[in-house]
Amino acid sequence: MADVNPVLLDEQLCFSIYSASKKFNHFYQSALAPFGLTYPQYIAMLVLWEKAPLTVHQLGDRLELDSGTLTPLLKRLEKQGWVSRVRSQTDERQVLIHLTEMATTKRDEVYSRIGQCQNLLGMSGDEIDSMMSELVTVKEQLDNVSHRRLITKEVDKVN
Amino acid sequence: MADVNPVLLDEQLCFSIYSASKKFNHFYQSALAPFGLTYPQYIAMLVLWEKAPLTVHQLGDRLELDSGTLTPLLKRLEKQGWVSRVRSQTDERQVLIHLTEMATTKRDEVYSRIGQCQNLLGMSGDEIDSMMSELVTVKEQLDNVSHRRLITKEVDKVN
DNA sequence: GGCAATTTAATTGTATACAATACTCTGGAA
DNA sequence: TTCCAGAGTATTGTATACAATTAAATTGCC
Repeated sequence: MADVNPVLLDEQLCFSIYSASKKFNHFYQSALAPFGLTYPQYIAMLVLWEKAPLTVHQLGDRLELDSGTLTPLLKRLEKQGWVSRVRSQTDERQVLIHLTEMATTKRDEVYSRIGQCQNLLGMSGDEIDSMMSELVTVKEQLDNVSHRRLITKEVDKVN
Repeated sequence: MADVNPVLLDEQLCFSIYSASKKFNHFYQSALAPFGLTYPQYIAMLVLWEKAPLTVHQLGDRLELDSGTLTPLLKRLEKQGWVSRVRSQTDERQVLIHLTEMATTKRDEVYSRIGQCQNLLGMSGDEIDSMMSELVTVKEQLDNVSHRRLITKEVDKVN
């Protein structure tokens, strides 16, 4: 136990990101209150507005969520009238998520609302771009480490 | 509906942060597998290792979590032997969270493990500092907007 | 053509998050 | 002293997340 340094919460990038993520979550939940959408429901709708219909799997690829999360989320979106879930005719394993007429109609209202609320944040495009590119780097590192399974293998090997 | 611009998932800072937060979560969950700690349990332990005992409220202030989340989380930490939950003698409304002997003993092991795993990420201190200071700015903006309740008031006023 | 391996969703079980509510305790005002 | 507003924690209900398993459909390979 020679190389031990204290780990302080306030110095942890992970906590900054975790905390920011929760704040964004609340921000959009409030912003979208008129539409009754949660943040995860909202990002699902964003993807569908870009390109519907999509299978659960395709949607999950974009959102980095699996069917364990998406199935109940999509059932709630269906109950609230945003999407319909239809078994594919050509491959009955798949479920296609279609937009309803209501979702198509309300798309621009949501886009507009989001645009207005984001303006309140007063962040320039450059600030946002710079931050996002740094986040890409971090995420790539995290993916690399997980993918190479370094965490459980290489660290243990050292000990 | 004049000012409508499409909202694309890949251009959303919120999604970059949301996604990074989930990846960090997995990273630490793997890193801490030998100790059986989840990420939220780990950050709770970090705070307690800095300064225990703390009341549920004090811990919640640091972690930005309320008793609805912390009470069950702390019960699980207690069941696994990391903390003890003790009603304060001087104010019976409060519950003090103490470290167990096991937690004190294992602290440096966890610190060391975290240090090693973080090294695998290959991020310089400067990179981390720069990112964290940008995140502070974003979080302040989000706090301001929520606090001033701009989302539901000022935007609606415009319409 | 038949069947094992794979793919796709759904389900189950555990652990966060958080709003809203309930409950108990404390300190102060009448 | 009694009463009550407020503080601190727990509980309830809803909605994510995700690992692991299940079940059904499809594909590949012989």
